[in-house]
Amino acid sequence: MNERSSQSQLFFERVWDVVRCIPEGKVTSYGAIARFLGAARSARMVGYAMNASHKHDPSIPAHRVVNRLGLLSGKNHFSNPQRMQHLLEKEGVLIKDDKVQEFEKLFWDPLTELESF
DNA sequence: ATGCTGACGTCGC
DNA sequence: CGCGACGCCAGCA
Repeated sequence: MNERSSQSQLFFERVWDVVRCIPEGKVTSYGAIARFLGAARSARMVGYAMNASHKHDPSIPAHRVVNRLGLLSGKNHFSNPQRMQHLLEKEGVLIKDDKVQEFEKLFWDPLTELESF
């Protein structure tokens, strides 16, 4: 494993740490996490980290991460596409047409909530 | 081996 | 102000 890929691995782990901090019933976005980690243009990698999260640690609440519009863009990557919505609804988050209702109200921004890392 | 594809978001024109 | 291009780079075909 070269240095660059170990950096990426580190990035993944930081993403997972942040995701683990998301409280129940709250959601955040890929971009917010990316910005929080100082990599504003790596939102895509955050999504990729979510994909990898399943096999790394299934307990990571990947369902609490949606895109910046509040859409459940990653639901197809769960064992069952309905799984993501179901998990959120179980936490009291209402979903309609794959979109989080009252998204702004439920939005959990690591920049404000964690303030620094 | 090598090339393409994405759980996105920002920047440029 | 709308649309297109690019950055990011691990996994898979």
